[in-house]
Formats: sequence, C-alpha cells, structure tokens
Amino acid sequence: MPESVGVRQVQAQRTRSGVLRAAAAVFVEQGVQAPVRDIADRAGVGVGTVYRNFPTRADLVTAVYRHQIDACAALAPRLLQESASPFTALALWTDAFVDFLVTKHGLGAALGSGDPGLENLHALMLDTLVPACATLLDACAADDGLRPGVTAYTLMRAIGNLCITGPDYDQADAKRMVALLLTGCRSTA
Amino acid sequence: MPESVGVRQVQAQRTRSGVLRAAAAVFVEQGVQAPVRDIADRAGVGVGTVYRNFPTRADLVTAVYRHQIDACAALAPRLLQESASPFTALALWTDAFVDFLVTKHGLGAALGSGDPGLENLHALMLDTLVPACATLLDACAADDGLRPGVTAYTLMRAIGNLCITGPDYDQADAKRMVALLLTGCRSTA
Amino acid sequence: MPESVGVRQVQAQRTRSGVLRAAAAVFVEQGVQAPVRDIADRAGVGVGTVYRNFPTRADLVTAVYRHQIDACAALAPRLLQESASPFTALALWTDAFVDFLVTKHGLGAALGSGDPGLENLHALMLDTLVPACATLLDACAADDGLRPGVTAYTLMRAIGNLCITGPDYDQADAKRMVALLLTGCRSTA
Amino acid sequence: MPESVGVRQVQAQRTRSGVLRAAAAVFVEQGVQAPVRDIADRAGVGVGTVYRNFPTRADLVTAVYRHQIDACAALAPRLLQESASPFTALALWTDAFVDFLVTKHGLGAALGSGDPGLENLHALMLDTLVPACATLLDACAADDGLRPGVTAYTLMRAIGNLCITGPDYDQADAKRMVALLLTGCRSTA
DNA sequence: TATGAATGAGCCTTCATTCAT
DNA sequence: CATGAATGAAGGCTCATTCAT
Repeated sequence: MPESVGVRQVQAQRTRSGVLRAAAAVFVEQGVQAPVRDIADRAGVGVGTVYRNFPTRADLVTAVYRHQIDACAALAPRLLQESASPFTALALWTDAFVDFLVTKHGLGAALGSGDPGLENLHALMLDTLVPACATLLDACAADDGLRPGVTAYTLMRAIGNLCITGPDYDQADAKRMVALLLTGCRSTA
Repeated sequence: MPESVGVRQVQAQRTRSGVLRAAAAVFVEQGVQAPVRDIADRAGVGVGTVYRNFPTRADLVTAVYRHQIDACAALAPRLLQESASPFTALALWTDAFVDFLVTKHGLGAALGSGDPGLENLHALMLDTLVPACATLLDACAADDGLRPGVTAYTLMRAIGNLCITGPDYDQADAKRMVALLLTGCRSTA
Repeated sequence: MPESVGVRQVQAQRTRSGVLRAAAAVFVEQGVQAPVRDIADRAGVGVGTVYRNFPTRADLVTAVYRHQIDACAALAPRLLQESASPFTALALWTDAFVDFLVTKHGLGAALGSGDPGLENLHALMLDTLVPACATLLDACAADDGLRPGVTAYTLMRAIGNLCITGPDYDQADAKRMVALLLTGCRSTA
Repeated sequence: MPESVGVRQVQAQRTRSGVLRAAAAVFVEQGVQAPVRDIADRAGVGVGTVYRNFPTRADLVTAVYRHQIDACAALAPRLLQESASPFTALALWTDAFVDFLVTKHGLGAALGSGDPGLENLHALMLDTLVPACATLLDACAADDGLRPGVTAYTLMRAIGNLCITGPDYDQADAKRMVALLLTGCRSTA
C-alpha cells in the first residue's frame, strides 16, 4: 500500500512542522532553554514526539532556525549587488542579522556557552552565515578598506553577543551598538 | 572572653572568605548559576554555611564581584589623569573592564536576564561602574567628540555582552571587538 | 488506537487511585503533613507521579477526603427523614462525622491552621458539610429548640477539634465529648 | 570565692528567665513549633544557651507554661469556695483554662499529638490541672449531678482541643463551645 | 509513529543540633 | 557557662528522558 505509506509520511511531516512552529514560538517567549513539555503542549503533541523528531535540544534549535539562517545567508549577495557600497551592504545585512537574533532569547548566550550539543547549530552558522558575511567583508576590504583582524566569524559572534537584550538594553540599543562596531571596523584610510 | 570571640570571628571570616573564593572559582567554571552544593563542596563546608553567609545567590554573586567592581571603578579617575587623551583613558579602562568580565561566564547574561534576585549586583554596577564610565565618556565628549546616543550604561552592557567568550571566541577576540566598538564611538570629525 | 489509549488511561487511573489509597493510609499514620516521598514510596511510584496527579498537597488532601465528605453530606437528609427526631438525626450525623474525622490525624488542626493551600478543602467542607449540618440544625431549632449562637460552621469546627485524638483520648472519648456538646446545644426549655 | 559563684548563679538564672520570657512571646506569635533560633534571637542569647537550659523542646514548653499551669490549678479550690454552686465554679475555672490555652497556638494539637517528648508537660497537667479539675467535677457530681463518663482528664483534653482557634473560629467561639460542652455535662435530672 | 504517564536525578532551602572556643 | 558558626538530614519541587501501549 504505497499510498498509505505516503499518507503517513505526509502526516509525519506535518507533525514535525507543527513542533517546529511551536518551538519557534516558545523560544521567542521563554528562550531556547524552555521546557520540552511547554513545546510539546504548544504543538499539541506528546513529549515523546518532540524527542522522536529532535533527539536533542540542539537538533530542535538548529531546525527551528535553519530556514531563517538560510534566508539571512541568501540575503548577502543580493544586498551586495543592490547597494551603493559594500559597506552599506554589510550594514544592511547586519541589520537583518540583528533582527533575526534579537528575539531569540538565550540563543546568543547558548551559542557562546560552548555547549557541545549545539555544535550542529554552530556548524550551520559556520557553513552558511559565516561565508555570507565573509563575502561582504571581502568586498569591504577590497573597496573601503577594513581594519585587520576582523574575521567574519568573530564579527558574527560579537554581533550575536550584542543582541542579548534585556530590560534596559533593547533591540534599538543593540542596533546602535552593532552600527558603532561596524563603523569601528572601517579602516580610517 | 574577648580573645576567644575574636578567634571565632576570625575563623568565621576565614570561612566566609573560603566560600567567596570557592564561589569565584566555581563561577568561572560553571557560571553564576552553579549549584550551591558545588560551591559548598569546593569550599569544604556544608550548604548551610553558604546560606548563613549569603542568604541568596545574588548576595553571593555580588560579594564575589564587589571588590573587583570597586577596583575597576577606582581605576577610571586615575587613568583619566595619567593618560595622554581621554579616549586613551577610556580604551585602557575598558581593557580593565574586559579583563574583569571575561572569566565571569554567564555574568553578562545573568545581568541582562532581568533576574530580580540580581538587582543588587545590577544596582552595584549602576552605582559604581556606570558613573566611572560616564566620567570617561564625558571627558571624551568634551575632548575628541563622541557620537551621539552612546550612554555609559548602554556601552557597558554592550561591552559586557562582547565579553561572553567561548571556544572560538576568546578574550583576545573580545578585546579586539571592544576596541573596534570604541573606535566606532569616536566622532569622525 | 482507541484501545491502547483506553488501556493507558485505565492504567493512569489505577496509578492515581493507588496514590490516593497510599496517601489516605499515610495520612492516617503520619497526618496530612506527611512527606510526599513517603506517599510516593507507599504507592510504589516516583514523586513526580504524585505531583503530576496532585500538584499541591491540598489537591491531594482534598481528593483523599472528597468522597468521604460527599458521603457524609449526603447522609444528612436521609437521617433527617428516617430519624424519630431532628436531634436524633443530628446526633447520628455527628457520629458519622466523628467516624470520618477521627482517623485523620492533623486534619482538624490543618483545617484550623489557616494554611492558604488548604483553602480548597476548607471550601469543600464549607460547600458540602456545612450546609448539610445546617439543615439538621435548622430542623432542631424548629423542633426541639436550640441554644442561640450555635452555627453549623462553628459546631463543625468544634467537633473537628474534639476529634483530635491521642494516646489517652481515643475515638470513644471523642464521641462521648461530642455527644455532650450536642446535649449542651439543646435548649432546656 | 562563694560570692562569684553566687553571682554566676544569679546570672545563669537571669539568662534562663530571659529564655523563658522570649519563648513565651514567640510561642504566642508562632506556636510551640517555632524555630529555636527565633527564640534565641528574641532572648538575645545563642541557640546553645537555649539547648543548655532546655535540652528538648518539651522541656522548654513545659517550663514556659508551668507557672500558668500552677496558677490555674490553684484557682480551683478558691473558686469552689467563693462560688454559689460547684457548677458555677467549674464554669469559671474552665473560662480561665480557656484563657490560658487560647493563645498557645499549637499547644493543644501538640498535647494531642502523642509526641513522646511532651510527656513532661502531659505529666505536669496530669499532676496539677487534672486533680484541680477533678475536685470541681467531684463537687459537681455531689451537688448537681453529672453525667457519667466525664473524667477530669478527658474533659480537659476536650477543652484543650476546643481551644485550637483559627481565622473563622476565635476565642469567643471556643468559649461558647466549651460552655455548651459543660452544659452537656450536667445531669438533667 | 505518536503518546504521555512514570521515573528519578538534581537543586533548592530550612532548621535542629553539635561543639570548639 | 555562653556562644553562634558549622553541619547535614530532610523535604519540597521541576523537568529531562524513557518506554509500554
């Protein structure tokens, strides 16, 4: 009965998507350390289903952000082409990156925690965002000049950290600080 | 019996110091959310002793960092006098601040978490470090010029965030990023 | 799979009942303040299971006694109809109430403790037993006459207190004292 | 140096009295299960001093109430002589007993708990209050007539229980219930 | 494959009790 | 004798994780 198998697969995929959507919502509200039970409840599934689809929390975190990460990476070449200068492109891209990060409570801290379970996400960012960022930085280096010692990875970690917000340090503050950091990255020619 | 009382007090002080030392060490290894039991074990005391001396975790965290915070604050006016320029003083001071923060895993995140129990520490930093930093920023503003929107509090939060290190983002990286942020804070005039 | 779900639900219900039975037994032996762990051990389950079924101690206490309370309340109208006089009915009903209370070590004290967590139980008794008792008292007042100032609530509190037994004051003593109290409640007219 | 010994003894007695006073106050506020530390703090002494003078909590409870118990016992013969009838004397005496008990939060429950550590207090009451009460009951039996099965001990336990007050059952309620109980004890002959 | 009941480790916190000074 | 710092047992509660159905 190939059809029934297909139906099952479709259903399984639906379940998986539901968990992802729920996890994304819960992560925004409670941070990436939210109890698994909360995610399962929000998705309307049992905790076992969450574990079946995402054996570790890192798997779930990674899956939740994969699409956004990919989209963010894909933005880089587009901005580079459309912008007046490489540095403008970089600024616009980091803006998008900040928008991505700023609602992910605890993600920056989690990334910086060295938690071995988050290597998947770490690798994902290395594989997609870092090259995207590097493209922009290379263009800046060729065009405007860039201070030495500014690697794509380090810059993204720094930006990620600057996006850890709180009661007296909000998204606007984060954007301002990131902008200043980027300004500092330009060579003074 | 003043002597014996004195002996007891000295011993108590020794115990308290031991707890503080143990807590400082455990905080470096595990972050400020480390189990109280671990701290007690490291100090070679019972958990009750930790609670006797520091009823809340925030009391302990605050006590651990109070001296370093005070020392850091006291550094500001000295640097301002000794340095060639206010901006140099600011750079040197942030260097010291980074040195203070960089081993305090989770402190930055904890400060930014809005945890009500850590308001003591928050207040301590507001009361001591922010004014110290503000002095330097004011001098910079008067001398070199400073981009608008850079408040002492926001800058320190940003620096605090930049000091959340990890496997591929170490103290040197943090210092470099902080330096770039400061550069970005200078008015280009 | 409706069957398997049914099986699970049945098993869950069995577990819940087991916890209730265990709690009832432990309450008799140790009082309603017995450690949750003891109840879990007696039921042969983990503490988590107790908490899953009864998030607070009050939930557990209430559940343990709900059936008996309901049964006791339901007894009142029956006795009123079957008995020769309202006062006889009241006497029989309080006998049943004493039988209910006398093995519940600490329940009377707990009810009187003002513990906010036991408001559920307090409310349960107010909502079920007090009206039942009031019915009987009203009938007595109409028929035999009753001394003033005897409210159902106060009377039940008094009876509850009289049922706190001990080594030299047992159930028979409690019953005798309650009987004397009721006698005292009759108007001598 | 006999004087210095005397001075020490006086001082020791002073300390002991201070602890008793403090314990009495704390018992009124928190009940007889109050933390030893609270009593020590209130007395301005160390916990060790409390333990030295009163090795067990029961020792302390007993000592605290001994004077009041003795006074209450001494009241019985006086009332018997001064009152118009034995039953009036009994009523007045129980009133005094209620006044004694009603502020002793948890004492009634403690007495009824069967706690072996409170046997001292138990014995104290058996030795002093029960005979006093028995005198009154005997007089009532001779004069008014008294229902059978009312022993001094049981009656006092019952009264003790009736004095366990709470938010909706206060001292006035307790007095009213005790009065009704006593009324019930009279033979209707 | 999905479920969610059950488990139990782990952390928190309080307080009775001891004992060196 | 008095002190109170230190101890650690005891109990509460939460959640990650497993597994029978």
